[in-house]
Amino acid sequence: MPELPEVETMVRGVRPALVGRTILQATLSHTDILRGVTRPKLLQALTGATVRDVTRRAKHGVVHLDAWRFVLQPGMTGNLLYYDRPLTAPEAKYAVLRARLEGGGEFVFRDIRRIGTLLLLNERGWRAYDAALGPEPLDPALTPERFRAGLAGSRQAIKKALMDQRRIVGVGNIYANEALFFAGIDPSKPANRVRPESYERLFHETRRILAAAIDAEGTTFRDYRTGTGQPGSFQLELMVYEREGEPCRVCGTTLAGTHAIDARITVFCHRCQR
DNA sequence: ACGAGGTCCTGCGAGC
DNA sequence: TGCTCGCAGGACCTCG
Repeated sequence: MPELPEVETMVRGVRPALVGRTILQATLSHTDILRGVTRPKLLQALTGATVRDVTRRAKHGVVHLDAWRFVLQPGMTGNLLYYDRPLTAPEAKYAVLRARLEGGGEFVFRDIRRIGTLLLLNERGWRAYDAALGPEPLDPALTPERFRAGLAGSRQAIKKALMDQRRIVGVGNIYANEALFFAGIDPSKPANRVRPESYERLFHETRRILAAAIDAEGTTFRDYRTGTGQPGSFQLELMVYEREGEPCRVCGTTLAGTHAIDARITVFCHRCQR
């Protein structure tokens, strides 16, 4: 469930080891994670290429090469990892993409369920891809007005709109549940009926939670690890996610759970969120 | 144009 | 113990 904080953490973890490095050889264990690119084309583009930068856009890692942007979408169980030593057998088992670096070390995309995807985009493809995504919630230039404008036009449940990457990027199920709790908004409320003052709260809470989760290096329940293989710790700070049936940390009311919104587990407090 | 719902994947836990 | 089944969900697709 890598969302913005997890992908940001993974990118920060691998960036120092990758920037300026040249890929000696790349291998791919499965082709079903490729989108719009074939195995030979991807491996040819990677081999001999020098990594100019590693960044994050939405929930995706972006490896900048001279001629290409190599986009890695972790999906559910995908990890961006760097190893400065040989991989153990368990580490190598789900390593879908492996890239050996000149001078030693290895960049790995590991993905148990392979819901993740890999894309190889040229500059034009990248621009189109980037343009289809909504604004970055942590962009200092993003205003509450623009945040609200992106969401309030929808009749969808506010939680679903918040997770729609065309409206605002980076928020998935965990942080949508958490942000709506702190903003005091019923997740099932249609986005076009959420009050302006509630949007103001949601804007600030979404940013605050994402930033706090980055500080904690993400939320680890099972598969997610940082770029250096360590678990995150934000699961210790969660107010509602994975806490259905437990007491609300604010008012003590038993937290409710439902699958009614987008077939995703939604956990909320009847009393704190209206 | 928009929204609802299906699909991809495999490990894991519940239940028998 | 060993099996089946449902579930986890981000991105993308089709259908209405």
